[in-house]
Amino acid sequence: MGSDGANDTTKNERKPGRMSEQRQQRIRLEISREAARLFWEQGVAATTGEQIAAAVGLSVRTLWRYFRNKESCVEPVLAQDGEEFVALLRRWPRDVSLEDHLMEWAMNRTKDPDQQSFDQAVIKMTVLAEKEPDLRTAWLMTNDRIERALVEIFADRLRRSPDDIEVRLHAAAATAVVRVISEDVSAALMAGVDRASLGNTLGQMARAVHTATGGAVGDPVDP
Amino acid sequence: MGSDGANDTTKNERKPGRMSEQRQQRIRLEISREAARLFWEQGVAATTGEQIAAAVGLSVRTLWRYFRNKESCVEPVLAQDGEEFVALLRRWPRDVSLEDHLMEWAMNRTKDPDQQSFDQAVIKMTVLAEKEPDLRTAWLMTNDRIERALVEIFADRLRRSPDDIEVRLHAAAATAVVRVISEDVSAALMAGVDRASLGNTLGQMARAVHTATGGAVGDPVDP
DNA sequence: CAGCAATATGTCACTAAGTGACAATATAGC
DNA sequence: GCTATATTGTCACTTAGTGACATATTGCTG
Repeated sequence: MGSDGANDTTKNERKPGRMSEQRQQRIRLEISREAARLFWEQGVAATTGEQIAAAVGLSVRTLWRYFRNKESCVEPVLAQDGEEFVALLRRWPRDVSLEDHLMEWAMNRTKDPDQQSFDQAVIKMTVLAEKEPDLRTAWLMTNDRIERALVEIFADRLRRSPDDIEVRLHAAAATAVVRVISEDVSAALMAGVDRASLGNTLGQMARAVHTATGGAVGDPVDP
Repeated sequence: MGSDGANDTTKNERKPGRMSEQRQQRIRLEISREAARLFWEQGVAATTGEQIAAAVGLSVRTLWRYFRNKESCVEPVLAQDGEEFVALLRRWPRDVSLEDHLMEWAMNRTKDPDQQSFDQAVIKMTVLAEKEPDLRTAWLMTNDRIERALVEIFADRLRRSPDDIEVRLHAAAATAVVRVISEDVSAALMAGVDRASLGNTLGQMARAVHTATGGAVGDPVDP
C-alpha cells in the first residue's frame, strides 16, 4: 500500500489489486479506535506499536504503513467531529446562516449505539490530549488539516482565492474557536456534566465562528 | 537536570549544583539553533540526534534530557517571534491600542547582526514546517504554548478569569491569526520578497487580532 | 579559595519505534 | 479463472529515546 495513498486521490486510481480508499479508511479507523482504547487504558508511552497491531490483527510493519508514527494512530478518532463539521460546511447552502444550517442538521441527525461508543472515544482522546504531549500533537495536526479544508470552503463561499490572506485568517480563527469549544465540551462531558445542560454547543460554534471572522463568515450570502 | 525544569519555576530554586534557568535556556537555544541548521541542510529525517548533540558538544543522552524528542529540538527557534509577541503584550499599557503599542515598539527596536542570523533560522524553520510533518508538530505545539500565555494576558486585560470560555476563544483566535501572518511573511521572505515591500506586518497582526476577537481585544481599555 | 551537597553529564545497556528489502499472499478488474 | 498490481508479513537493521550508575560540574557557604 502507498502510505500516502489515504491523502492523495490521484495516486489512488483503481488498479487491479489496489484496495478502495473506503476500505483503507475503514482499516485506519479500526486501528485508530483500538489505539485510542489502549492509550486510554494504559497510557500512550506504555502502549507499543505491537499491541496496537495485534489488537487489529495486523503486523506492526503494516501498522507503520498506515500511520507514520504511534501518536498519529489516534488521528482518525480525533478527527471525527472536525470532519463532520467540515462535511456540514461543504453542504452549507449560501442563503442560510451557519447557525440555522447547523441547528437544522442537529435536529435531523440520527445516532446509532456504535456511533455513541465512538463519541466516547473521541471525548476521551480530546481530554487526554490536554495532558499527553504526543496526543496533543496529534490533536493539533488534526485541526491543522481541518483548517486547510476550511480555507477551501470559505474561499468558495466568499468568492475569493484560497491563497487570499483574509480567507486563510478566517479559516485559522474559525478552526481555533471550534477546537476550543470542542475541548471545553469534552472536558465537561468527561467530568460528568449532562449533555443536555451543556446547552446549544453547535449554536455556540456558529456564533464563535461568526465572531472570530469579524462577521465575514456565518451569515447568508448572495447566491 | 530535571528535564521539566525549564518550564517549572518552583522546581528551579537555586540549590547547590543546580544550574540557573537562564543557563539552561541558553543551552536549549544553542541546541535549537544547531538542530535548525542541520534540519535545513539535510532534512529532519536524515539528521540524527547524535549529530545535533555533537554539534553542540553534548552527548546524545543529554540532548534527550533537554528535549523530549528530535523535532522538539527546534521549538526554541520556532518560538522566538511568538515569545517576543507575548513579551510585548505583557508590557502592553491598558490605555494604548495594540496597534499603537506594536508600532511604537517597532520604531524603537534595535537589531544586532547575531539576531539577524537568528531571524533567518526562524524563517527557514517556519517555512520548512509547512512541508515536514514533524516540524509542523513542533510549530503547532509552540503556538499552543503561545496561546496559553495569551489566555493569561487577555484574562488580565479583560478583567476576567483565564477559565472564561470567551477569554480562551479570543486567545485561540488571536494566536491562530498571528500564526498565519507569520507563516505568510516567512514564506514571502523565503521567496525573496524585500521586507520593506511587505508593508506593516505588525499593524496587520494587530488588526487581525482585533478582528478575530470580534473587537474585544486591541482597543484601549479602562485603566 | 576550599569544602560540601546537590545536580548535571557521559557511558553503557537496553527496548521500542520506525524503515528497507523481498517473497508470499491478497485484491480488483476483465 | 487469470492477470497485473497492490498489500502483507518476515527479517534485518538503524535510530530514537530511557534507565541505571559512576563521575564531573555547579552553586552556595564559610
